[in-house]
Amino acid sequence: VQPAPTPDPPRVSSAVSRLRAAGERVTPARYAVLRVVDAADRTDEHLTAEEIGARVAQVEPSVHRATVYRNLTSLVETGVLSHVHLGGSATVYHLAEPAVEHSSGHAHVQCHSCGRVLDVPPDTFEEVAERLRRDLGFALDTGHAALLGTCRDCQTP
Amino acid sequence: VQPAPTPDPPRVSSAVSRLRAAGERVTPARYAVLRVVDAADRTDEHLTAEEIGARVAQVEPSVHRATVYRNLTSLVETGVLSHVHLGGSATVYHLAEPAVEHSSGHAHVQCHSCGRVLDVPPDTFEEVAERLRRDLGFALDTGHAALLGTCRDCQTP
DNA sequence: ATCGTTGCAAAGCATTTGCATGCCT
DNA sequence: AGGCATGCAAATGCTTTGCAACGAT
Repeated sequence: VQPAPTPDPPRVSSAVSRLRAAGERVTPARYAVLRVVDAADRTDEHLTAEEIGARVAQVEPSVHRATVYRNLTSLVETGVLSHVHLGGSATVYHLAEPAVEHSSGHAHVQCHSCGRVLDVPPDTFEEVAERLRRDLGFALDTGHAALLGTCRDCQTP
Repeated sequence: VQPAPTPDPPRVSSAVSRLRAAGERVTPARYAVLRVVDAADRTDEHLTAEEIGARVAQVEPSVHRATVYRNLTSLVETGVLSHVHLGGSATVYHLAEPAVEHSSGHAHVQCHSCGRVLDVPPDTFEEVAERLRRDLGFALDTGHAALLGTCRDCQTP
């Protein structure tokens, strides 16, 4: 009997298509990275490079850590993935949203106490972005780094 | 002849006083760290731990790198220094402003292209902070992490 | 005199790189 | 077939830690 081939989630096949369109090769390692990141995205998890490496190892044990690092870098360059720098110095990865292109789908804030990352609507930082552009000529990339603070659950009542 | 003893800048003596008041010892290593950070503050430089270590080594060569790291940590805990997480994963240090206490004197944004750090007025993020508090119950710490973007000089016209 | 601090050296950890081999296109 | 991607292993760079000696109060 053949194992029923599970079809790729739409976001994964979209990512694969864009990879091919960019003239990049689709290898087992890259494919595994995309599936892992997609799965995490759909549970609102934000995975670091090493976490992605660990999960890739479960799905595709032959893939070396170094390859995961190299692929995360190249996939971000190609625009298939995007990454967010968290305050605590960790970097986490997302599937890039094709529609919004590179210009930050949504922003993030991180709880300094429990480490949780909260997604916030893209327009949240609009007023700040406008002010920085006007006052400093600074073009804010709202999705590229997360601000720190304390989430509701971690505030002592 | 005696070398003229240069008096401490006010912010350094203030920091030393607060250190003593907190029951912490004032050692040559700590004193050197405070002077280095103060000097950088006054030229709007934002130094990382290793940069501070390098400058401390010039002033007080006997001070070991590990000691600088330990002191940066303890001085932040005591509230004499504050640190800001930059998007690129580096952490930079400031003399904490006694008046504003721990609640973020000013905010920062960093240019993703040239790395420069721009100080922005404390009230810049007020509207965002208010919105996050209202919508998510999230208490934003505006001074603790920097957002990324592109500064005026790095935008291709 | 006490106990926090320090220097030293070694460990730790995440990430990167050189090189020969392998595999996607 | 050709050239990018990979595995491997070693190197790198920053930061931390155990421990005995030191020194600020």
